[in-house]
Amino acid sequence: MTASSRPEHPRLRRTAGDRRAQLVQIGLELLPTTPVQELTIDEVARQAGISRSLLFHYFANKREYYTAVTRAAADLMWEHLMPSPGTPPEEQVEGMLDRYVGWVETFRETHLAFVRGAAGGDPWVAEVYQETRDRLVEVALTTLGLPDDALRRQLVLAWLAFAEELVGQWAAEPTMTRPELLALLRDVLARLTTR
Amino acid sequence: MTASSRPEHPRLRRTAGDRRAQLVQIGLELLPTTPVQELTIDEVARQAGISRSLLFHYFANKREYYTAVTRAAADLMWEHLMPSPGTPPEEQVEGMLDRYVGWVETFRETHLAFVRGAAGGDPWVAEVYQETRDRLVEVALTTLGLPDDALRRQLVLAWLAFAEELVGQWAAEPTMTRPELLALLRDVLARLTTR
DNA sequence: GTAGCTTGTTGAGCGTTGCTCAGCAAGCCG
DNA sequence: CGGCTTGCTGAGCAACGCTCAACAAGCTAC
Repeated sequence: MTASSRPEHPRLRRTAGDRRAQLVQIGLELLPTTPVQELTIDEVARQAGISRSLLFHYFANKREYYTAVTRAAADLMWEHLMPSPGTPPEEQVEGMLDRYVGWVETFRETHLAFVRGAAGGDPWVAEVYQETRDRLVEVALTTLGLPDDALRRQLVLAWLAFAEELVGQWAAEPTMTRPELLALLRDVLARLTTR
Repeated sequence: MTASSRPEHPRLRRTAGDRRAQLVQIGLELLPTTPVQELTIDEVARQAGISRSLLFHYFANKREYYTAVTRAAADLMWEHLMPSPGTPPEEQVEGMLDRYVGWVETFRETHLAFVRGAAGGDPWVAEVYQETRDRLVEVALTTLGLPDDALRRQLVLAWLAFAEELVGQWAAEPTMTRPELLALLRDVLARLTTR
């Protein structure tokens, strides 16, 4: 095949920022089909239309690459969850819960892949997700007007795990109405933090 | 080094069962230090004093090996949690909770590594753990005398995630007494399943 | 325009890891 | 001793992460 020896794209040169963003974007698109850590450099480079070597020009090693992808995924969710400025504090947790359920409903596969990748194996990836969870706990405690002690933090973290699991299951097989789900999550959180 | 060319153990021949058990055992011992999926065949074979090839005589591929290791870990926990026969039903959940906390207290690192490996990436490993969780949910529902419908199952599964996270955190930084922890877990489960 | 610089980009190649396969040899039977 | 079963090995391949020297695209300066 002589055609393959003459590349269709005649060598396109991008700025460093563009290329980095493109590579991370490709990683994000591959997330639902592949556990982060199993992304192969070959595959990513192929989809980007570049050589393997170039990826190592932007990321020192594979781990640095997929933690960047994980961080991008975490940031996407975080931005979606954050309340629009000006929302009164007592409505903020309510709204975030609602948006979280919506997020899982829309991106179930991707989100599950993200959570799994974050929970599993690699400490570097786990840390990225833990940061997001810590930030969520902090927002929850402050907007609920609760003191930020170790006990409450543990309870809210555990409640997060509860919510994640329940919403994930519910999205796959709705066993109650959406408002019921939201009310249940809110109730459990309230009971846990105000005992 | 001519010494290395003359092996100290002059070629020991084991039965198939022995060898399999030994290899799984080595995997179990490596669990706390290494995510299951990152166990290298080389390392395991080296510790067993055999060639890489032999491992593939017993396990078709790497995945089959580390799912076997994961299943062994799950079985160990399951056997530890199961109530001794003859225990009255109303005490069974109580006892299992107590033993679960004890299990995490004793094997915190290994157990966390196991849960993480099970949650993370590989679907085959995840399935092994999900089986254990499903069995736990079933035991919980039957001994509590509750109907086994989809809703309750989801709630108990989510509660398991809650308990896992809370106990894990608590073992690292005890924010309450052990009886308080047990009571809290029992309360949350009761409130969830009887609403 | 062309010389020269910066820097995005590549290809060849190395070490490790998962996996295969042909065949050796330990221990048992006749 | 010969032959059989089967635990076991070593050489070797393909895929992967990663390195390195060098090419070349596109800008600026004269």
